[in-house]
Amino acid sequence: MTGSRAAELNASKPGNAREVVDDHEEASQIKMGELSELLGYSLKRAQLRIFDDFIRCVASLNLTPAQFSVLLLIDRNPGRNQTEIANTLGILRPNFVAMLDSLEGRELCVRVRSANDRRSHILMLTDNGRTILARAKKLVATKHEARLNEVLGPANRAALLEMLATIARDF
Amino acid sequence: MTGSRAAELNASKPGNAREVVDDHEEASQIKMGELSELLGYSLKRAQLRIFDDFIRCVASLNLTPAQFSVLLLIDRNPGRNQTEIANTLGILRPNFVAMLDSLEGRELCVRVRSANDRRSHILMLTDNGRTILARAKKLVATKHEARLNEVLGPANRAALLEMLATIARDF
DNA sequence: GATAATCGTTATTAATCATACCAAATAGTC
DNA sequence: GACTATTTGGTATGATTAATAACGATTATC
Repeated sequence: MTGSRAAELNASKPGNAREVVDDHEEASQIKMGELSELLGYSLKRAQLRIFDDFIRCVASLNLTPAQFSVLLLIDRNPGRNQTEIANTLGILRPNFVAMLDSLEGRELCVRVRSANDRRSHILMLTDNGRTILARAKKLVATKHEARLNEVLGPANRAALLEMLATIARDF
Repeated sequence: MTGSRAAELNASKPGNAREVVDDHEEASQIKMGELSELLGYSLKRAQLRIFDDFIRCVASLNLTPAQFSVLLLIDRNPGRNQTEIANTLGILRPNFVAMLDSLEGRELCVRVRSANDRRSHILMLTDNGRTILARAKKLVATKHEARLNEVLGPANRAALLEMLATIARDF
Protein backbone atom coordinates (compact mmCIF):
# COMPACT_ATOMS: atom_id res chain seq x y z
CA MET A 1 0.00 0.00 0.00
CA THR A 2 2.37 2.62 1.18
CA GLY A 3 5.12 2.62 -1.32
CA SER A 4 8.62 3.12 -0.10
CA ARG A 5 9.36 6.38 -1.72
CA ALA A 6 12.83 6.59 -0.33
CA ALA A 7 13.82 3.60 -2.39
CA GLU A 8 16.11 5.51 -4.66
CA LEU A 9 16.89 8.56 -2.69
CA ASN A 10 20.28 7.11 -2.04
CA ALA A 11 21.76 5.90 -5.24
CA SER A 12 25.24 5.51 -3.79
CA LYS A 13 24.85 3.00 -1.07
CA PRO A 14 28.23 1.95 0.25
CA GLY A 15 26.97 -1.56 0.47
CA ASN A 16 27.77 -4.62 -1.57
CA ALA A 17 29.15 -4.63 -5.06
CA ARG A 18 28.10 -1.19 -6.10
CA GLU A 19 31.45 0.04 -7.23
CA VAL A 20 30.42 0.52 -10.81
CA VAL A 21 32.05 3.40 -12.57
CA ASP A 22 30.13 4.83 -15.41
CA ASP A 23 32.94 6.82 -16.87
CA HIS A 24 36.63 6.37 -16.65
CA GLU A 25 36.64 8.25 -13.41
CA GLU A 26 35.71 7.02 -10.01
CA ALA A 27 32.05 7.35 -9.26
CA SER A 28 32.18 10.87 -7.97
CA GLN A 29 29.32 12.37 -6.08
CA ILE A 30 26.96 14.66 -7.84
CA LYS A 31 27.33 18.26 -6.74
CA MET A 32 24.23 19.82 -5.33
CA GLY A 33 25.39 23.34 -6.08
CA GLU A 34 23.02 26.13 -5.14
CA LEU A 35 20.40 23.50 -4.49
CA SER A 36 21.56 23.06 -0.92
CA GLU A 37 21.00 26.76 -0.39
CA LEU A 38 17.51 26.68 -1.80
CA LEU A 39 15.15 26.61 1.12
CA GLY A 40 12.22 25.23 -0.82
CA TYR A 41 14.21 22.20 -1.85
CA SER A 42 15.35 21.32 1.65
CA LEU A 43 11.87 22.04 2.89
CA LYS A 44 10.27 19.58 0.55
CA ARG A 45 12.82 16.86 1.15
CA ALA A 46 12.45 17.23 4.89
CA GLN A 47 8.69 17.19 4.61
CA LEU A 48 8.73 13.94 2.64
CA ARG A 49 10.97 12.33 5.22
CA ILE A 50 8.82 13.49 8.09
CA PHE A 51 5.65 12.26 6.44
CA ASP A 52 7.20 8.89 5.67
CA ASP A 53 8.24 8.53 9.27
CA PHE A 54 4.83 9.61 10.49
CA ILE A 55 3.08 7.03 8.35
CA ARG A 56 5.51 4.38 9.53
CA CYS A 57 5.07 5.25 13.19
CA VAL A 58 1.30 5.19 12.96
CA ALA A 59 1.06 2.34 10.45
CA SER A 60 -0.71 0.04 12.90
CA LEU A 61 -3.67 2.45 12.93
CA ASN A 62 -3.65 3.07 9.20
CA LEU A 63 -3.82 6.84 9.47
CA THR A 64 -2.32 9.32 7.06
CA PRO A 65 -1.07 12.68 8.32
CA ALA A 66 -4.09 14.33 6.75
CA GLN A 67 -6.53 11.94 8.40
CA PHE A 68 -4.82 12.39 11.73
CA SER A 69 -5.07 16.15 11.46
CA VAL A 70 -8.76 15.91 10.61
CA LEU A 71 -9.50 13.73 13.62
CA LEU A 72 -7.48 16.05 15.82
CA LEU A 73 -9.32 19.10 14.63
CA ILE A 74 -12.77 17.55 14.95
CA ASP A 75 -11.94 16.43 18.46
CA ARG A 76 -10.75 19.86 19.48
CA ASN A 77 -13.64 21.64 17.79
CA PRO A 78 -16.86 19.77 18.36
CA GLY A 79 -19.87 21.21 16.61
CA ARG A 80 -18.07 22.50 13.54
CA ASN A 81 -19.22 21.69 10.06
CA GLN A 82 -17.34 20.35 7.08
CA THR A 83 -16.38 23.60 5.45
CA GLU A 84 -14.99 25.00 8.66
CA ILE A 85 -12.80 21.99 9.30
CA ALA A 86 -11.76 21.68 5.68
CA ASN A 87 -10.92 25.35 5.37
CA THR A 88 -8.68 25.47 8.40
CA LEU A 89 -6.76 22.51 7.03
CA GLY A 90 -6.50 23.96 3.56
CA ILE A 91 -8.58 21.14 2.11
CA LEU A 92 -11.03 22.07 -0.61
CA ARG A 93 -14.58 21.11 0.24
CA PRO A 94 -15.09 18.79 -2.72
CA ASN A 95 -11.99 16.85 -1.78
CA PHE A 96 -13.05 16.71 1.83
CA VAL A 97 -16.12 14.65 0.99
CA ALA A 98 -14.27 11.48 0.07
CA MET A 99 -12.02 11.91 3.05
CA LEU A 100 -14.96 12.08 5.42
CA ASP A 101 -16.63 9.19 3.62
CA SER A 102 -13.59 7.14 4.45
CA LEU A 103 -13.34 8.22 8.08
CA GLU A 104 -17.05 7.79 8.60
CA GLY A 105 -16.94 4.42 6.87
CA ARG A 106 -14.33 3.37 9.39
CA GLU A 107 -16.62 4.69 12.10
CA LEU A 108 -14.10 7.15 13.38
CA CYS A 109 -16.41 10.14 13.01
CA VAL A 110 -19.96 10.98 12.06
CA ARG A 111 -21.77 13.69 10.15
CA VAL A 112 -24.83 15.04 11.94
CA ARG A 113 -27.32 17.39 10.38
CA SER A 114 -27.27 20.68 12.20
CA ALA A 115 -30.50 21.87 13.74
CA ASN A 116 -29.61 25.52 13.21
CA ASP A 117 -28.74 25.16 9.57
CA ARG A 118 -30.01 22.05 7.97
CA ARG A 119 -27.66 22.42 5.05
CA SER A 120 -24.57 21.82 7.11
CA HIS A 121 -23.16 18.71 8.67
CA ILE A 122 -21.79 18.89 12.18
CA LEU A 123 -18.76 16.70 12.66
CA MET A 124 -17.92 14.73 15.76
CA LEU A 125 -15.76 11.79 16.66
CA THR A 126 -17.25 8.47 17.61
CA ASP A 127 -16.05 6.70 20.73
CA ASN A 128 -14.01 4.53 18.45
CA GLY A 129 -12.61 7.62 16.79
CA ARG A 130 -11.54 9.06 20.12
CA THR A 131 -9.87 5.80 21.04
CA ILE A 132 -7.99 5.62 17.76
CA LEU A 133 -7.01 9.26 18.01
CA ALA A 134 -5.69 8.76 21.52
CA ARG A 135 -3.62 5.81 20.37
CA ALA A 136 -2.36 7.73 17.38
CA LYS A 137 -1.35 10.66 19.56
CA LYS A 138 0.60 8.33 21.79
CA LEU A 139 2.38 6.71 18.86
CA VAL A 140 3.20 10.07 17.35
CA ALA A 141 4.53 11.41 20.63
CA THR A 142 6.59 8.40 21.67
CA LYS A 143 7.89 7.40 18.26
CA HIS A 144 7.67 10.21 15.75
CA GLU A 145 8.22 13.40 17.70
CA ALA A 146 10.55 11.65 20.09
CA ARG A 147 12.81 10.79 17.20
CA LEU A 148 12.76 14.38 16.10
CA ASN A 149 13.89 15.40 19.53
CA GLU A 150 16.73 12.94 19.28
CA VAL A 151 17.88 14.23 15.95
CA LEU A 152 17.37 17.94 16.52
CA GLY A 153 17.26 18.41 20.25
CA PRO A 154 14.28 19.96 22.01
CA ALA A 155 15.47 23.53 21.67
CA ASN A 156 16.13 23.24 17.96
CA ARG A 157 12.87 21.45 17.41
CA ALA A 158 10.99 24.29 19.06
CA ALA A 159 12.92 26.87 17.06
CA LEU A 160 12.21 25.00 13.83
CA LEU A 161 8.52 24.84 14.63
CA GLU A 162 8.43 28.55 15.33
CA MET A 163 10.17 29.42 12.08
CA LEU A 164 7.86 27.23 10.04
CA ALA A 165 4.87 28.85 11.69
CA THR A 166 6.35 32.24 10.87
CA ILE A 167 6.67 31.30 7.23
CA ALA A 168 3.14 29.96 7.05
CA ARG A 169 1.86 33.10 8.75
CA ASP A 170 3.83 36.00 7.32
CA PHE A 171 4.53 34.83 3.83
CA MET B 1 -10.33 6.07 -16.12
CA THR B 2 -9.74 8.29 -13.22
CA GLY B 3 -12.06 6.17 -11.17
CA SER B 4 -13.23 8.45 -8.45
CA ARG B 5 -14.84 5.79 -6.40
CA ALA B 6 -15.92 8.21 -3.77
CA ALA B 7 -19.46 7.83 -4.91
CA GLU B 8 -19.58 4.15 -4.25
CA LEU B 9 -18.27 4.27 -0.74
CA ASN B 10 -20.68 5.95 1.54
CA ALA B 11 -22.19 8.70 -0.44
CA SER B 12 -25.39 8.74 1.47
CA LYS B 13 -26.02 7.68 4.94
CA PRO B 14 -29.73 7.76 5.29
CA GLY B 15 -31.57 7.19 8.46
CA ASN B 16 -29.12 8.74 10.79
CA ALA B 17 -30.74 8.34 14.12
CA ARG B 18 -28.31 10.74 15.68
CA GLU B 19 -29.34 13.49 17.88
CA VAL B 20 -28.57 17.02 17.02
CA VAL B 21 -25.80 18.85 18.77
CA ASP B 22 -25.73 22.38 19.95
CA ASP B 23 -23.76 24.53 17.62
CA HIS B 24 -23.86 27.99 19.06
CA GLU B 25 -20.80 30.20 19.35
CA GLU B 26 -20.75 31.31 15.83
CA ALA B 27 -17.78 33.47 15.06
CA SER B 28 -15.21 31.92 17.33
CA GLN B 29 -11.96 30.81 15.86
CA ILE B 30 -11.21 27.15 15.37
CA LYS B 31 -8.65 25.79 17.79
CA MET B 32 -5.63 24.17 16.24
CA GLY B 33 -4.91 22.08 19.32
CA GLU B 34 -1.93 19.76 19.10
CA LEU B 35 -1.79 20.49 15.40
CA SER B 36 0.41 23.51 15.98
CA GLU B 37 2.87 21.23 17.76
CA LEU B 38 2.94 18.73 14.92
CA LEU B 39 6.08 19.39 12.99
CA GLY B 40 4.91 17.61 9.86
CA TYR B 41 1.87 19.84 9.63
CA SER B 42 3.81 23.09 9.92
CA LEU B 43 6.39 21.68 7.58
CA LYS B 44 3.87 20.98 4.86
CA ARG B 45 2.10 24.30 5.23
CA ALA B 46 5.38 26.16 5.06
CA GLN B 47 6.48 24.15 2.06
CA LEU B 48 3.31 24.99 0.17
CA ARG B 49 3.76 28.67 0.91
CA ILE B 50 7.38 28.64 -0.17
CA PHE B 51 6.59 26.83 -3.40
CA ASP B 52 3.77 29.23 -4.19
CA ASP B 53 6.07 32.16 -3.67
CA PHE B 54 8.80 30.54 -5.74
CA ILE B 55 6.46 29.98 -8.65
CA ARG B 56 5.22 33.56 -8.38
CA CYS B 57 8.71 35.02 -8.28
CA VAL B 58 9.84 33.06 -11.30
CA ALA B 59 6.54 33.18 -13.17
CA SER B 60 7.98 35.23 -16.02
CA LEU B 61 10.25 32.29 -16.90
CA ASN B 62 7.59 29.65 -16.43
CA LEU B 63 9.70 27.38 -14.27
CA THR B 64 8.48 25.10 -11.52
CA PRO B 65 10.68 24.40 -8.50
CA ALA B 66 11.31 20.92 -9.86
CA GLN B 67 12.32 22.21 -13.28
CA PHE B 68 14.57 24.79 -11.72
CA SER B 69 16.31 22.15 -9.63
CA VAL B 70 16.82 19.97 -12.69
CA LEU B 71 18.40 22.79 -14.66
CA LEU B 72 20.57 23.69 -11.69
CA LEU B 73 21.78 20.14 -11.29
CA ILE B 74 22.49 19.61 -14.97
CA ASP B 75 24.44 22.84 -15.08
CA ARG B 76 26.51 21.91 -12.06
CA ASN B 77 27.09 18.34 -13.24
CA PRO B 78 27.77 18.24 -16.95
CA GLY B 79 28.16 14.79 -18.42
CA ARG B 80 25.71 13.04 -16.14
CA ASN B 81 22.94 10.87 -17.50
CA GLN B 82 19.24 10.84 -16.76
CA THR B 83 19.20 8.28 -13.97
CA GLU B 84 21.95 10.04 -12.08
CA ILE B 85 20.20 13.39 -12.19
CA ALA B 86 16.81 11.88 -11.48
CA ASN B 87 18.08 9.83 -8.57
CA THR B 88 19.75 12.70 -6.80
CA LEU B 89 16.52 14.65 -7.03
CA GLY B 90 14.38 11.76 -5.86
CA ILE B 91 12.57 11.63 -9.19
CA LEU B 92 11.72 8.19 -10.51
CA ARG B 93 13.15 7.56 -13.95
CA PRO B 94 9.82 6.98 -15.68
CA ASN B 95 8.56 10.31 -14.40
CA PHE B 96 11.73 12.03 -15.43
CA VAL B 97 11.14 11.28 -19.09
CA ALA B 98 8.21 13.64 -19.55
CA MET B 99 9.99 16.29 -17.57
CA LEU B 100 13.01 16.16 -19.84
CA ASP B 101 10.78 16.04 -22.90
CA SER B 102 9.34 19.32 -21.74
CA LEU B 103 12.65 20.98 -20.96
CA GLU B 104 14.18 19.72 -24.18
CA GLY B 105 11.12 20.84 -26.10
CA ARG B 106 11.66 24.31 -24.75
CA GLU B 107 15.29 24.03 -25.81
CA LEU B 108 16.62 24.49 -22.32
CA CYS B 109 18.62 21.27 -22.34
CA VAL B 110 19.54 18.40 -24.65
CA ARG B 111 19.99 14.67 -24.41
CA VAL B 112 23.16 13.43 -26.04
CA ARG B 113 23.98 9.78 -26.56
CA SER B 114 26.99 8.88 -24.50
CA ALA B 115 30.00 7.55 -26.39
CA ASN B 116 31.04 5.38 -23.47
CA ASP B 117 27.67 3.80 -22.94
CA ARG B 118 25.30 4.11 -25.82
CA ARG B 119 22.32 3.29 -23.66
CA SER B 120 22.58 6.42 -21.60
CA HIS B 121 21.78 10.00 -22.40
CA ILE B 122 24.20 12.66 -21.26
CA LEU B 123 22.39 15.80 -20.20
CA MET B 124 23.59 19.32 -20.80
CA LEU B 125 22.10 22.77 -20.89
CA THR B 126 21.76 24.69 -24.11
CA ASP B 127 22.93 28.27 -24.30
CA ASN B 128 19.33 29.25 -23.95
CA GLY B 129 19.03 26.99 -20.93
CA ARG B 130 22.01 28.64 -19.28
CA THR B 131 20.53 32.06 -19.95
CA ILE B 132 17.17 31.12 -18.49
CA LEU B 133 18.82 29.47 -15.52
CA ALA B 134 20.88 32.57 -14.83
CA ARG B 135 17.80 34.74 -14.98
CA ALA B 136 15.90 32.34 -12.73
CA LYS B 137 18.72 32.34 -10.21
CA LYS B 138 18.65 36.11 -10.11
CA LEU B 139 14.89 36.22 -9.63
CA VAL B 140 15.05 33.62 -6.90
CA ALA B 141 17.83 35.44 -5.10
CA THR B 142 16.46 38.95 -5.32
CA LYS B 143 12.79 38.15 -4.83
CA HIS B 144 12.25 34.78 -3.25
CA GLU B 145 15.16 34.25 -0.91
CA ALA B 146 15.36 37.93 -0.17
CA ARG B 147 11.84 37.84 1.16
CA LEU B 148 12.76 34.92 3.34
CA ASN B 149 15.58 36.94 4.79
CA GLU B 150 13.15 39.71 5.54
CA VAL B 151 10.73 37.45 7.32
CA LEU B 152 13.18 35.26 9.16
CA GLY B 153 16.41 37.17 9.28
CA PRO B 154 19.63 35.80 7.82
CA ALA B 155 20.70 33.96 10.93
CA ASN B 156 17.38 32.21 11.35
CA ARG B 157 17.24 31.39 7.69
CA ALA B 158 20.61 29.69 7.91
CA ALA B 159 19.61 27.83 11.03
CA LEU B 160 16.39 26.67 9.40
CA LEU B 161 18.26 25.44 6.37
CA GLU B 162 20.68 23.52 8.53
CA MET B 163 17.91 21.85 10.52
CA LEU B 164 16.04 20.83 7.39
CA ALA B 165 19.21 19.35 5.98
CA THR B 166 19.71 17.48 9.23
CA ILE B 167 16.23 16.00 8.99
CA ALA B 168 16.70 14.97 5.37
CA ARG B 169 20.05 13.44 6.23
CA ASP B 170 19.66 11.75 9.60
CA PHE B 171 16.09 10.66 9.51
C1' DG C 1 -41.88 36.36 -2.79
C1' DA C 2 -37.91 36.78 -5.82
C1' DT C 3 -33.09 36.56 -5.77
C1' DA C 4 -28.66 35.67 -4.05
C1' DA C 5 -25.56 33.12 -1.18
C1' DT C 6 -24.11 28.90 1.37
C1' DC C 7 -23.51 23.81 2.28
C1' DG C 8 -22.58 19.30 0.91
C1' DT C 9 -21.99 16.91 -3.08
C1' DT C 10 -20.99 15.05 -7.91
C1' DA C 11 -18.30 15.09 -11.86
C1' DT C 12 -14.24 16.00 -14.10
C1' DT C 13 -9.53 17.39 -15.13
C1' DA C 14 -4.74 18.10 -14.15
C1' DA C 15 -0.73 17.08 -11.70
C1' DT C 16 2.02 14.15 -8.87
C1' DC C 17 3.74 9.73 -7.60
C1' DA C 18 4.59 4.78 -8.10
C1' DT C 19 4.94 0.00 -10.42
C1' DA C 20 5.48 -3.34 -14.13
C1' DC C 21 7.37 -4.18 -18.26
C1' DC C 22 10.09 -3.70 -22.95
C1' DA C 23 14.00 -3.10 -26.38
C1' DA C 24 18.58 -1.83 -26.81
C1' DA C 25 23.07 -1.83 -24.98
C1' DT C 26 26.42 -3.38 -21.81
C1' DA C 27 28.74 -6.35 -18.35
C1' DG C 28 29.99 -10.70 -16.64
C1' DT C 29 30.70 -15.65 -17.06
C1' DC C 30 31.80 -19.77 -19.07
C1' DG D 1 32.68 -16.39 -28.99
C1' DA D 2 27.96 -17.45 -26.88
C1' DC D 3 24.68 -17.01 -22.79
C1' DT D 4 22.88 -14.74 -19.13
C1' DA D 5 22.06 -10.87 -16.16
C1' DT D 6 21.94 -6.06 -15.49
C1' DT D 7 21.41 -1.32 -16.74
C1' DT D 8 19.26 2.66 -19.41
C1' DG D 9 15.69 5.13 -21.42
C1' DG D 10 11.14 4.58 -22.40
C1' DT D 11 5.95 3.21 -22.48
C1' DA D 12 1.86 2.17 -20.32
C1' DT D 13 -0.79 2.26 -16.44
C1' DG D 14 -2.65 3.07 -11.64
C1' DA D 15 -3.13 5.50 -7.34
C1' DT D 16 -3.32 9.71 -4.90
C1' DT D 17 -3.77 14.46 -4.51
C1' DA D 18 -5.39 18.93 -5.98
C1' DA D 19 -8.40 22.16 -8.47
C1' DT D 20 -12.72 23.87 -10.92
C1' DA D 21 -17.55 23.93 -12.41
C1' DA D 22 -22.00 22.98 -11.44
C1' DC D 23 -26.32 21.16 -8.95
C1' DG D 24 -30.08 20.38 -5.27
C1' DA D 25 -31.35 21.73 -0.88
C1' DT D 26 -31.46 25.18 2.34
C1' DT D 27 -30.91 29.73 4.24
C1' DA D 28 -30.27 34.79 3.93
C1' DT D 29 -31.42 39.25 1.93
C1' DC D 30 -34.08 42.50 -0.15
